[in-house]
Amino acid sequence: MTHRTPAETDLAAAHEAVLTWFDAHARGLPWRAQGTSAWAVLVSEIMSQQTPVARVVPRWRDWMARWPAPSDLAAAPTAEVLRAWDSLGYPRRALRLKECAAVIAAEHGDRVPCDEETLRALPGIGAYTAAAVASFACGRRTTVLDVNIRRVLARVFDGHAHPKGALTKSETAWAAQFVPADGPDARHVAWNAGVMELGALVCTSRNPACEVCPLAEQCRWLAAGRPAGDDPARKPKTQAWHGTDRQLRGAIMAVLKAAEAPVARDLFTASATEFDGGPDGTFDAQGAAHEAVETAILRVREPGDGQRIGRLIDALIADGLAAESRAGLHLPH
DNA sequence: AAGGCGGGGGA
DNA sequence: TCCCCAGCCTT
Repeated sequence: MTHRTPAETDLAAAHEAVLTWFDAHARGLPWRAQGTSAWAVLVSEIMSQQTPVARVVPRWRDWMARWPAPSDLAAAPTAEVLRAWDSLGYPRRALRLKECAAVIAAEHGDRVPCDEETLRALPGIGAYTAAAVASFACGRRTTVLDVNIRRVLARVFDGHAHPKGALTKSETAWAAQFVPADGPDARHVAWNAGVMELGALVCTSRNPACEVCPLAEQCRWLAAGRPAGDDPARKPKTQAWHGTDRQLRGAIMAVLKAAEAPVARDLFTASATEFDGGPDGTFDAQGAAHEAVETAILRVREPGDGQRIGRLIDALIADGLAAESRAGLHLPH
């Protein structure tokens, strides 16, 4: 599709507006403090993928205090890593982060690389995170594009309510022209961080606060009367959370994380079978995990859960999130 | 290009 | 209830 390009004077005005606004309104996120290591920034980016930043902050503090360097995390037991991940969601991110730490420790001298291509090749690091680390941790001039920045650029410079579908190379090339080309590194870094912050705090997806937006004067979307436009790659059918495989996966993971000892794999299946319509509706499972399992099953019990649990446990093992031994099911070491 | 993957908080 | 959130990886 064809993108609009603003006049240079408008772009310069946009730069000043965003930088001034960011200077006054930036959240005091701990990883923005002076002296934060590149590794700590990288960890914050991984934790923030699809997760509200406010929820990340306490987990990040504990995490960095415990494993300050990549080699520290690489040496940590996977079970402890998954427990420390707590309920941030998408626990596979914790596995990728540990793998990432191992590569950095073994191949990059325990130092986070600043080259975007090198970053992109690390486990769990995609286009966004590579650019974000290169910019925020290394001061490299690059084009950072997350959901917030894409939305702000789409509205201000293109007049659309939402970015179109998946990120393309042409959109990246289009967005690159807005990043300040001159001035000190702090300038383009603040542009990237500032536009992102603007998208998170003001130019939000649903109820943007245009009345306080520093880019309101030049926003094509606002000038056009904020047309609704196409929905942003919205799923045609929103899937319910209750009763889904994802909820059940999370429940099983919660049991494994809470258990002191390995949990007998039979326990899951037996419990679910009873709830599926077993003989007397009771089960006599033993062990410390009994109550936790019962709770987990009760939260999600549906006909067929017995088979689902077995299938999901196999998937968890395949994903490396769970391990199995003669003693039973447990978190991988 | 599409689908899977967690979980919590707000509208 | 539905939507959103500093995405990534595999078909």
